[in-house]
Amino acid sequence: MNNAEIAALFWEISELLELSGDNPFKARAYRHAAEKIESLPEPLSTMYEEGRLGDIEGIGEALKKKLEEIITTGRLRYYEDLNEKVPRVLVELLDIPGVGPKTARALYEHLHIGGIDELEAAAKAGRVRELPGMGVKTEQNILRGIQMLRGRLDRIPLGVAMPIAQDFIESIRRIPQVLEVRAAGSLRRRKETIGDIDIVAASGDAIAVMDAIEKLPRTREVLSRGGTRMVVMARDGIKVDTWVVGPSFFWSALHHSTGSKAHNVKLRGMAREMGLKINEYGISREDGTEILINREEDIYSALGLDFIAPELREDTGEIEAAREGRLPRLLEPGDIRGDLHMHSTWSDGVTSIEEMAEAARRMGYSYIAICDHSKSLGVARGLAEETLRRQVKAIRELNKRLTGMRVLAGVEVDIRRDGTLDHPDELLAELDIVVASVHSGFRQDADTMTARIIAAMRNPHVDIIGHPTGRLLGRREPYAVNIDALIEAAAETGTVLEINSYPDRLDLSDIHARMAKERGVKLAINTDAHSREQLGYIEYGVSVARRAWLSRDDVINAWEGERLLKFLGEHKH
DNA sequence: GCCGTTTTCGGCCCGACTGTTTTCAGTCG
Repeated sequence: MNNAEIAALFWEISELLELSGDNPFKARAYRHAAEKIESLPEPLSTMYEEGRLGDIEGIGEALKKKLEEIITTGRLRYYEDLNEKVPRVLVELLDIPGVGPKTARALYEHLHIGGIDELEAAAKAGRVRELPGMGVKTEQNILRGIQMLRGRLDRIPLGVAMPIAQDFIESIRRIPQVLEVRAAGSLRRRKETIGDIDIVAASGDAIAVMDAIEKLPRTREVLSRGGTRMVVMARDGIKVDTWVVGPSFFWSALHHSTGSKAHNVKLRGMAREMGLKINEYGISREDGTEILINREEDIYSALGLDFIAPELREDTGEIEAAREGRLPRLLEPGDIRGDLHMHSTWSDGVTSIEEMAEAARRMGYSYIAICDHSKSLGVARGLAEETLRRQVKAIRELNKRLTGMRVLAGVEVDIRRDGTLDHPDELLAELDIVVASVHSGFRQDADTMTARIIAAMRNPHVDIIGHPTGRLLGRREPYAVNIDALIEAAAETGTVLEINSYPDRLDLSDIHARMAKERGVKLAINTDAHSREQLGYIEYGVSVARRAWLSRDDVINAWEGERLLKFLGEHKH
């Protein structure tokens, strides 16, 4: 089992424990451990081999033993026993929004439900309202919850959610009573996928603001509404959770609502040890007096911490780093000097090289690389060798006419199934930059795929591996590949790994990019743009980089042109 | 089940909203 699978197992154990009415803190311990494991920057099996399982926060003696059992035998007796004790249907019922362990158990015990369909029938027959503590409203709520579960969207890629959220926020900004409004939640943390859109607004008149939100064209249905919080379903099928607070509470509310939950929990634990109490309205001392919060920074400084950027707030070491003053100076969008992977009308792009160069110049870049596909990729009109030679010539000519912009002649060369490249070495040697990517044979086993990509890295002309895991968010799993071995090989050969900024790729992911940085591997944040507009995708790649703790020095296209060219000339060893 | 410059036992973030209750339990984030 890999880390994600083990995390899912622990998550399920925590649900089973909640359902069985065991000590709730035990369930929480499993959930906490699951979250830690999910964001671990290296495989548990490696940590086990090196005897470092106990170093993970939230893993004590008992969980360490269980991890050892999973890693050595591939199964866990404790889970199997627990799973037999708790009826399967209870776990199923937990998926219904609004149904927790208590409700699930009550429904099961009184109605002898065998599944969600049977619960729906019982609710429609008016049998749920007869249970103790439940009424007609609860019954309706359960029916609505079942509908929501059936129509539920998976988490949405950041690049899809962002424009919808911005539109919603702009609409709220135009409500006259609104003084300030911002995105919060996972959107503000720039997670690769978003569950719902969180917004915080400041206003002295929450009722007026909420009335206006109810009437927005994008609002389909109000799910709940109180004095400070309102949840609506937008027409796009995305839930929008808006907090409306008085202006003096804005920064505290924004911070609270930005999360992550794990980050907040740890901050509150720290505050408690210092005799302080944090909630969404501010920080108070034991004697009840309030600490004034005029900016988000004030919250951190009250706790003796450097300011932590939203992208880092996942409780993966950022709080400790902030305490010790060793947070990285994160990459800024304005640090990007160029884009090293884009296509043109020569292959499957829709914008000419010259127009791409002009668009890039307007973005403040000083260089770009044209990396069209190679001949094997027929569907993308990959370039034959002779055509690529002509393209190189055309680019050299173009550069003579350009000022303040350098176009690098490159290629996105296919890594064939056997690890050889789609163009001969002598042609690659003529290019300024070579990106090598996998576009076929996705089903190869992990050993084959890993060896295939590493073979490409060993080619002295290959500068960058493009979209190294091949995943498409919500559509295609990454290829089976040993990412650990890839990073090791990248470090050894001096090969750069790409952070592909295409909204449904974001590949490498934040976690893997952070792993790469920790081993000294350099990264390139590229858009893979097929049109001039798509050059704007760079913001998503920068978000991944920030979540991966990257600084300017880690990202080769944040370097001045001269440093980049020198690097490209000599980085392979 | 975890964890400890207050503790190896006794804590474990904190509040909003809903619904069914007459003061609170359950769920959610």
